Amino acid sequence: MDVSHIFDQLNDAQRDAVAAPPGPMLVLAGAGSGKTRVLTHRVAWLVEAQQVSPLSILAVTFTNKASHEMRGRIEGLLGFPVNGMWMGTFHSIAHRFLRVHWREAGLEQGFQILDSDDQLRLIRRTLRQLNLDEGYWPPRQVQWYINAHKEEGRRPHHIPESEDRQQRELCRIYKTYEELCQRFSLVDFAELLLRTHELLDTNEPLRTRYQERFRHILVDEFQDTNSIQYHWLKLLAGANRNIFVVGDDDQSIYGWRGARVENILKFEKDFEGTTVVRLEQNYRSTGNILKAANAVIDHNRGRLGKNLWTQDDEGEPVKVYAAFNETDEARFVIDRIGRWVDAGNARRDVAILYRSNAQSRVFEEVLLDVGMPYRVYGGLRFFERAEIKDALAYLRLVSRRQDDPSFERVVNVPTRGIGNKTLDQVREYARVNQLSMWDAARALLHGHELSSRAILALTRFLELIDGLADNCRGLTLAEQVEAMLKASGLVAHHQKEKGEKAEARVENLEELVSAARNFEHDPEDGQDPLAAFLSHAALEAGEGQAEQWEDCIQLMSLHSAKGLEFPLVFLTGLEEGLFPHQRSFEEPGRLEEERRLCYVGMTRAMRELYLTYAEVRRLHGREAYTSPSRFLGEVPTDLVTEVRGGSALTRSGGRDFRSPAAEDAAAPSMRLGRHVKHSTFGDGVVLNIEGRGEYARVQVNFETVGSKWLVLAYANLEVV
DNA sequence: GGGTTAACCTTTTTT
DNA sequence: AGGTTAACCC
Repeated sequence: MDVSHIFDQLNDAQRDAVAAPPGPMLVLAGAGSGKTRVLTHRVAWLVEAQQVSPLSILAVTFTNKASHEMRGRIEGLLGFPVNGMWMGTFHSIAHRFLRVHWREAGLEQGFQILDSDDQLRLIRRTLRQLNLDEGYWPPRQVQWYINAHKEEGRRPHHIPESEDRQQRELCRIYKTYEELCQRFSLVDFAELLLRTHELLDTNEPLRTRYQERFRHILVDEFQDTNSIQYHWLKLLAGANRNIFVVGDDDQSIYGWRGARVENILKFEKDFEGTTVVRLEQNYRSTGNILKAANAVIDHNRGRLGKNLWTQDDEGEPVKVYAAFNETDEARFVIDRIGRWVDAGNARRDVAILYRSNAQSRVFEEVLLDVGMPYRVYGGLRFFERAEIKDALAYLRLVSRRQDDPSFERVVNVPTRGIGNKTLDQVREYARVNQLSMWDAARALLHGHELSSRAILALTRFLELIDGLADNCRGLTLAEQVEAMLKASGLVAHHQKEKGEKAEARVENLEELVSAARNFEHDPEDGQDPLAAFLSHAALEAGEGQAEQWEDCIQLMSLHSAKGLEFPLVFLTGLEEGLFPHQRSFEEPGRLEEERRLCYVGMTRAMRELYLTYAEVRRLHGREAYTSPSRFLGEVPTDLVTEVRGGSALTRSGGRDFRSPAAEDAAAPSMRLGRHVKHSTFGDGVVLNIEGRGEYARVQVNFETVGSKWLVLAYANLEVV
């Protein structure tokens, strides 16, 4: 068979990787070096040239987006769909596995997935049950504790008995949380992985079966695997050792959620005779951008070492802009985008990147102001919205009455006269008799503990759910969702509210019906359509906004930008404390991760890269002075041009980025936003600085007399 | 029991 | 600042 089309567009190193003989294979692929290409071509090569059945291939990615893209590209290469291939995120594959083997895994058939928000709620409930104070045991920290242990493969009984009372107590919370999960048949994200691993580890026939089935395993973004995922891969790769992993230690940015870069080093030891291929030719960025990014990442110790090069021209220098504040930063960025678009370029080719999602707001405001279409990735996802989760909780309850968290969530939403007093009694009855809330409520209807009003209200709720379950038989998924929205009164509830937000909620609920209608359910996967839809909602939270084909500016966090590329990139908010983030200062390891994040951001740019920072930034409601990020200082000055306002000035010499720009422009003691005192005008805030030396003037907004321009040399301002 | 206001807490990144 | 939960009044 002619397989030349698989090799046509590859360079030598890529070709070596794609056509490597069976056995363990580690591809160290720098940013923009054709990582996904190697992976997809490898699959195509296995299937076409080696006659490997897609059924015996397992391909793992980290994000749903990457998985969809990979499938599309493989099918494009092969020219036919690869339905039988197991391909998806670690979590979705684990879920698929547990669905088939729910019995062996000790689960109920209809088990549901907890997303982080659900998990947090359940932890709160656990704390309540143990009579622990949330103030003393912050639920988020408990959540972190539990997930960290699960990601390392530790159950409560694996945790060594500690001298520390607090540690012992945390372990007890973990244990109780697990019991609740088991009782309600709920599985959190980390549990999906851990259960799968334990099942493969202890059940030898099953392990052998899957080892024989998955003759070839391919892993994308290998630097992001955590302990449990790595062990899982080792188990599956088993004796045949056909495991092909692709990764880049410089792009490891998920250490905070348990990813272990060391897995790259361990891989070579654990799989003896590993072939290592390095992909160092970058096909994405200009010479200057690449040199700048290389220079930054070079400040990290503990790298495997790799230097990207390109045949591309030097291109434009990297541009740096020092903004007065975050609004000025946004205006500058959008002004530059305006010029870019005026020059005939597409808006979709521009990305605004930031460290944390909260930073998108200012950009959104300015974009709305100038009427430029944009799209924000990340942030609140569709299936994470409160009203959607309410609706899903109804559906979960219809599908499984024993789901206590869902029961609690919607029993009184919209309000139907089932208050805390009634619920406390139900909870107590459930606890004493080891029943679910549902069964406890039903039992209490026939007792004398509840008031007649409560009994009436509860009866109506139970009948509502039972009635829905009855009526849903034979209906399509979308019809079921519609029936639920109507009967529960959720839509009516939000329609009664006023304000834009309420309207958006109603629209979202309507959108849920469309989502159900468009949901493609594979009849072979063994779940009923409703259950499949619910897992889909938990596993794939959906994009923040509906897919838009309009040509618009892309806004996203640095983390979600990984794997993407854009001709024009703005990397914003380069300030100490913001990026690198405050919480990375404590450990050097965290700081290096921030630097890798910076590297990821810079290497997204193909033709032009802007780095911006603000001298004053409003954060958490406080105005704060900032100093430029250390990462700015790590870019060699000859690659950079500093831009001010409208005109670009070439930087002369290496200015120290740690000293704010306004200081050398005017008097050393004056800075924008600084509070000052004048002998006659009183207290005020510096709005603007102009000129230098004895001609320096400042604009001050005084509390009593408003804004005035003053010549600094005569004004005798006192810094407060 | 329901609705409003006040205090409070959090606020990195994502499956 | 923003959103959420707890206290408080109707």
